[in-house]
Amino acid sequence: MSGQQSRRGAENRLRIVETASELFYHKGYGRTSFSDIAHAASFPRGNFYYYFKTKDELLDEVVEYRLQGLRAMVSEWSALHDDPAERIACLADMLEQSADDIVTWGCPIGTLISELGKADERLQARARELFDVIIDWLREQLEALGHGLQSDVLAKLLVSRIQGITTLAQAYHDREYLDYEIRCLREEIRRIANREHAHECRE
Amino acid sequence: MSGQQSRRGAENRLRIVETASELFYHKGYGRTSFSDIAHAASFPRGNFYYYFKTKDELLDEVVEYRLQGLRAMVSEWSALHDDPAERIACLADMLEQSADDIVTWGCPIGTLISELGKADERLQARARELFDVIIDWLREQLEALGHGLQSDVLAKLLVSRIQGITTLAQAYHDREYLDYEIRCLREEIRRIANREHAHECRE
DNA sequence: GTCTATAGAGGGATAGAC
DNA sequence: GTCTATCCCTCTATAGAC
Repeated sequence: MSGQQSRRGAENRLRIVETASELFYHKGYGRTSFSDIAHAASFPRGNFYYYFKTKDELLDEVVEYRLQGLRAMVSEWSALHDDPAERIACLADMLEQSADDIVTWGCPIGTLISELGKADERLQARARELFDVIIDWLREQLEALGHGLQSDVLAKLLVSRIQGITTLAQAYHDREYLDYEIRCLREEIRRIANREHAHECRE
Repeated sequence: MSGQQSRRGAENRLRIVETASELFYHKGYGRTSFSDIAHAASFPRGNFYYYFKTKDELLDEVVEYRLQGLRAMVSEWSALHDDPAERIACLADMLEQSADDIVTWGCPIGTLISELGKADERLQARARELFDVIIDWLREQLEALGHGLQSDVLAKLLVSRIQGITTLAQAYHDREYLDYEIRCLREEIRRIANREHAHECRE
């Protein structure tokens, strides 16, 4: 095979990354060992080090993998609707679809960034890019809605609302609470789109 | 000395718990080792096991210690003001005072619960009591403001807002963002107190 | 009650056979 | 490229001297 890695090698690499991504979500980065990943992906432990020199490098690749998924997701939302308000509402749809996971393991992005915040500054900075993708995309939609300079604040407000909701939903494993708050979030998105939402505050 | 433990012993026990509580906040529970605690409190490692049989038991005591602190805090707020709205605003004062810590390590309660959510169901349930203290106290204040059945939803809304804000503030180490959102939070508290805040949503 | 020494398990990482 | 064997370190926890 030409290139730096054979097709088989690339497949294995992807399988490791996908398995690691899921385990990092369910167990956390620090508590997920190579043994866990090797067992879940059913291949020998030492095999890794052909693909990744360190665990940190694996995390980098997991973040890259998730970044690609996120970027594809927001692109799809942009393609699906012309109205920015409807696009933003896709975020609520997504929460609804992953509600069971959220109640069990929390937000896959928020919990990772939170964990890495206490472990390694460099790794957290990397994972933070995941937030950036969502916030940047939201800002674009809000600018299209005519929110101008408020767009950045409002984008962060929406992400912050979601973080708060998912944190409590996970803490209490409360699906009903999550469902209710997602409905509230939809209302808030509608209000923001209609410029009925006040989030400015006196300096 | 009479009782189950001498005064000296009780002092040591407290010093361990205080040191552990701080390290759990800064480094996380899983990443804090007995060596870390022993070093920070400057006493030999093996010494612990006279006081605590396991690390989980230590966490239990740390949670108990923090619960006492939290309960004392909300009691003080209740004693300080007669107006429930002013009492609730104390929460914003507290965030302001601990802003530097929040930007560095996040919310001490939220990050602990989030971490334990991926580690141990039992330990998370214990730590969740920390949320309960705040939510229960907020609900009482909101009931006093006449919010009736909405009090529970609004109490959780406030805690959720704080979780979202602290998560983003920590992720971006952004003190300006945190200061801004605390000001917004004050406005929201004011609006809630004046019944101007709509959080109901259609079922 | 206090401290040392160490067991025992599991982690990340490496060397080298195939 | 793939897999085994193993090193070394750190962690929790224990045994037992003082």
